[in-house]
Amino acid sequence: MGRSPCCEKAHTNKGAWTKEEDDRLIAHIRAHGEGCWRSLPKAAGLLRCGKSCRLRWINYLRPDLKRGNFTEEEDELIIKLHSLLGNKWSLIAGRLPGRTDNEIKNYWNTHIRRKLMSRGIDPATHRAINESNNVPNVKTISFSSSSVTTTEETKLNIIECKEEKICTMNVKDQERCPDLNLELRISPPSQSSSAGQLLKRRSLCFTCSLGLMNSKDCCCTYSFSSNCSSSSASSGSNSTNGDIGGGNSDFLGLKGGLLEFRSLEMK
DNA sequence: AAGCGGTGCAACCGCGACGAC
DNA sequence: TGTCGTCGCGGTTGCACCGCT
Repeated sequence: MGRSPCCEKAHTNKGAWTKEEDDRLIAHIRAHGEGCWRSLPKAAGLLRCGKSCRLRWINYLRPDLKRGNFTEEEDELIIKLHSLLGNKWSLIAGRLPGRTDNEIKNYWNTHIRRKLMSRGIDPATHRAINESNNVPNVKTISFSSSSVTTTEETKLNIIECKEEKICTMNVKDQERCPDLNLELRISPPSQSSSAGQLLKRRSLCFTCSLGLMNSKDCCCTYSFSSNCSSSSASSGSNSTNGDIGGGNSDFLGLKGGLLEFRSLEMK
């Protein structure tokens, strides 16, 4: 079954928006509010598709947008949220007032990835690059807590079945850090990690997994004095937010408690 | 001054989710 | 319950800008 195009492409403009188009869009939304994106272009007298209008409004024209450079605090917050949520840019954006998912996505790809790499952290896994390399052929799925939604559980089950691989959930991890970064590792039994590697991963607290080794917020049992002190660990002194829910801070507004995933859905 | 490569960002595209019928 | 239309998300692309040679 084919999908009908979202708009009549033959009669729509593409590319950069002109000032006049912006003005028309702003005026229309001020008068009628957001929504009905499909019919908006015609109503506003714009030769654009609804999607294009929505994107332009959300990413550029919205009055509550905060333009300008990201602060150091925003940087760290994005990193933490990404380690928790992955590429869920809209959820991350929901925690950064005035920032859009597109903006954060771009910023991640252009700045933060490089920043983490320079710290010796794999931006995809938030683990030390050396450690990531030592665990071949392992799929890591992170989810936030036992309060993970049914949908998320379903997804995990589907993945489990599709991969036809053994899933193991480390219950001890859940007990130690009930609120974050619990991992479902999927790997062939023959490639299960060595005891030493397993110990290292088990003992990696959230703060350290962000590359903030030796931070005051570190609560892991594994010492980084030998392995990680060389990977710009001193940057951990910049950490102000602490670990999620496990420390004294109120990261994500979840003081000391379980992370309620739904609470992140701001939209 | 021109050419070139790297970077940043706005915009597009395809697909999944969801609601209406 | 299934189909269809719309919306929203995440990945990708294209282009302008900038610095270097």
